[in-house]
Amino acid sequence: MATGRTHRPATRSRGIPEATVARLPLYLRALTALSERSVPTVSSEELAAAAGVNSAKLRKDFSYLGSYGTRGVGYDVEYLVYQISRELGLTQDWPVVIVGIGNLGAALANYGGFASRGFRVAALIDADPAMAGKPVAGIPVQHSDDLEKIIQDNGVSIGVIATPAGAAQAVCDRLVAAGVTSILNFAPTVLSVPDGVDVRKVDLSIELQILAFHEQRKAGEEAASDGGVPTAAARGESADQGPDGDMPAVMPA
Amino acid sequence: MATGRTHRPATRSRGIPEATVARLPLYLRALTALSERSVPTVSSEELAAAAGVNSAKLRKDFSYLGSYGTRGVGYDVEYLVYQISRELGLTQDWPVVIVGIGNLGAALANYGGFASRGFRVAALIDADPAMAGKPVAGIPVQHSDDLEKIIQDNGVSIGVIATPAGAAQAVCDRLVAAGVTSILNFAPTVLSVPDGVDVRKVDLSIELQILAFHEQRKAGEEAASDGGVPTAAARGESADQGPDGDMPAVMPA
DNA sequence: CAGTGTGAAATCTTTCACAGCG
DNA sequence: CGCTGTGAAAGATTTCACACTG
Repeated sequence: MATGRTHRPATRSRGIPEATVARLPLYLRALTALSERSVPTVSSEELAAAAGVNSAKLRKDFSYLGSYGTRGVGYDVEYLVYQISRELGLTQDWPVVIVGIGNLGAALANYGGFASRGFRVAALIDADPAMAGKPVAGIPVQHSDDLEKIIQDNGVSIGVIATPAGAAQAVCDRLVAAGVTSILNFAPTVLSVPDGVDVRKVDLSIELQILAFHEQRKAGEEAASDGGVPTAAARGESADQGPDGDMPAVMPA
Repeated sequence: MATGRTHRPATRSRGIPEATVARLPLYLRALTALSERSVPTVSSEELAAAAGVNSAKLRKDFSYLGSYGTRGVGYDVEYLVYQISRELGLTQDWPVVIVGIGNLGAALANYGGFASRGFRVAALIDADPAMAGKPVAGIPVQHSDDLEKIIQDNGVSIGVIATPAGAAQAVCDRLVAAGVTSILNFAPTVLSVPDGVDVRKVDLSIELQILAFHEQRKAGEEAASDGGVPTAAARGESADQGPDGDMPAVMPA
């Protein structure tokens, strides 16, 4: 399993680098906040600070989208919100199904960040018959027997898998067979999918392990430096946020 | 806000590239599965397939750790599990606190992937007095008034924030003041922290937006290419998985 | 003259391809 | 002989620094 291919030819979708695409949602969130405060324009410096990146990177990112700023002034907030939304495809409606309605699935169903973007939770699906009919976040849970029909009736192309690891691949196969071409996977498994299907993975324990690695490193350096003071701020590591260190890892077709 | 600094000195902790560190947990998971099936050795090709990466990358990654393989044979599973665990700092116990026990916090508390690695949920903290004392995943929820004491009594250095966005920065500040130096943030906000503190972010809506971008692109290309054959393999790309890039994403109640 | 847009340089990451070891 | 380990090439991303414009 695992896709057979050897590597990926740098799927730079249009001309926009993956790294840039991964940051657009970040900018969009910061811009939305500014928009709500009725701020009319921002400079690259200000917006970069709000998004947690540096300004050179931000300007470079925007340069892939076009020239949407005004020299000497900055960017028009509303205009930029629109341009980025369009670029990300958020001006259209994306019906999404969530499969696996445990604590995590319920948390996802309740997450407000969907509707506010172009996402709509079209259905919640679970394999437990006892869940069927129960409303979660105001949406009745449906049984997985009807998965294919639900996907087709709602024209769903994005699926979220929040099942236990053991069920993930089977659910994935059914979603793909039913027409889903993008999957967000929360199960701790490597999913195998045909070409043309995108998978992104979110893995809680992996994130913690990466933190542990750096944490361990800090402890070591501390000891190495001076005597005690386990106070933080020991070494100048700084903190970047966001998709930093590692990188994206998924790809399109 | 947003951390003041301009960027981050490429925290290549020892000699291990960030991109490699981000993949070690992936290898570890695959190796653990092999170990459970009592498989004694694996080749880079097999392990790479199981982890969803290509073998050249895997070999290069391992080369940063040392020469743990045997030419002509492969890698000893148990030995590699140990080496990677040690490198990631998982041979020691990491007490973790989760702040914000909504659906997401509960999902995290119940997540089995923690205990199996070196993580131990030392405490669950919530601001709602009504939650206090209630057991979640067998652990009684404590009120946030006692946050500092809990951190100190348990020697916690890693904190997980699963609160609503509005509360995240305040919680973060208290965690840091109490001695936490690594934070996993599920709230959709850019946290501002002093140097020396690591923050990793997981944001569900960002992941979906990235998928939407590629999904939109697919729709366009399909129409553009030829008439039919929506069979995969259209464009030659494949699906890589893993922490890719940036990462992550989820949200709170 | 403040602040964008962008070539060019510096870095980091991935991939190739093969020498060499068990 | 098979498979690891790794220089070197190729590619992607980030950062610099400054010309240029509103």
